[in-house]
Amino acid sequence: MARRSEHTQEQIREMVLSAAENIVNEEGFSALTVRKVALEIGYTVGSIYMVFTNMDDLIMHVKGRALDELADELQETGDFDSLEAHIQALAERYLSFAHCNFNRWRMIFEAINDVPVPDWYQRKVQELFAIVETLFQRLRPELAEDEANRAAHALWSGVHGVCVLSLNGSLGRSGADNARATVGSLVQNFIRGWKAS
Amino acid sequence: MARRSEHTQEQIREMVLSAAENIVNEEGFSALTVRKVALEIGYTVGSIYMVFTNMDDLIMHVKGRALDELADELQETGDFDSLEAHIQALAERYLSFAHCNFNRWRMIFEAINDVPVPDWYQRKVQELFAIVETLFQRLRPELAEDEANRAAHALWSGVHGVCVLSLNGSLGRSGADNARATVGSLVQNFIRGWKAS
DNA sequence: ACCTGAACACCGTTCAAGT
DNA sequence: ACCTGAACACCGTTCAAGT
Repeated sequence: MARRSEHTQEQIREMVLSAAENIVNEEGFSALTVRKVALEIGYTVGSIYMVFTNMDDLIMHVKGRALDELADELQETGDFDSLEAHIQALAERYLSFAHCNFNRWRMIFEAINDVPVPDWYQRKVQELFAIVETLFQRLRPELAEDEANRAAHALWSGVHGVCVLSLNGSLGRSGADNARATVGSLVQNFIRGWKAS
Repeated sequence: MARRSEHTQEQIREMVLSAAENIVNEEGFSALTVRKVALEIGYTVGSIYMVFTNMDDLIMHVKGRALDELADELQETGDFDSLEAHIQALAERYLSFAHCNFNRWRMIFEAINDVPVPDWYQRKVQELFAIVETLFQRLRPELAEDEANRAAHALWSGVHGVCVLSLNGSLGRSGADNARATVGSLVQNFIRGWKAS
């Protein structure tokens, strides 16, 4: 036993992460266990602890990667006639990401280890909010940055809330179609109200 | 052993529920185990399965009770000058409930068993939404019920989203104070926008 | 009939021991 | 130095056995 450097630590780390992502995607967060990951990559349980300090650490990194994917997708969103249309498109993309990557997206908010959130993770979250914040600042440049940021935060939390309750099943109803319309209503009415404030 | 009817099944059920609530309140959802509940009520693990079919069933009932408490608190909200003020007050109460009963409120949305949601639970959720829906119907009686309901759903999901991201820690920032202002902004701007639509 | 508690099949985590 | 795999302290769930 004790196979000798068939893979570098870096490679094993990558294998672990990608196996974990597959498991979450296909079977949900609750199916993610060290033993299953080990089996999938052809190593034993102990090896996972060479490259991650524990399960919480692994989870945090799977979540971090999901945030990166989400950020990439939001930043891909091209130019638009108006800022409103741009914000609307971002909200739709967010919903679409949550819909297409349901299990992984869900995990971001459900896997709450009581462990303190690491700095590098906090920064990823802030980057995401920043995307919307700058648009709100440009929407009403005469306002203080703080006020625009609060509005961005309010609306984006709102969009998130619609996604949560629409895709959860723990809500009342609807699939992705209804959710799209609901998100649209939230964004449109909030922006109209905010511009008139 | 095999103590003979010191308590009725109904009493044991109540003891289990209330012990479970205490554990969640004090130590969080992840600390809720059959063994801990059994210890707390002075029975053994097996007994819990006399009054609940399994852990998921117990969880569902703890969640159901939390929904009841929340509904009571929202319905207590008295009369107001305007419908807007009433909706605003409801949103603040919702935030306050989430803040004061953080662990139990969190559990409602984090404890997602892949088991299908029972009918009685769905109904409780619907009752909650109904509270806001009727207010929106009265705010613009000329609209179809469906449209008012969609708006209510959009805003309330939004309010929920602010609570989630504000109290989570997985967000970026803020405690309950900031959240109050953010909820206020969301409600005010959305309603203004919706009335002008 | 009510309740126990051992048994089963799982967890995450550790660490002496092998190569 | 890298990796194993048995061991430990936990889970939820079941069910023969005791009163």
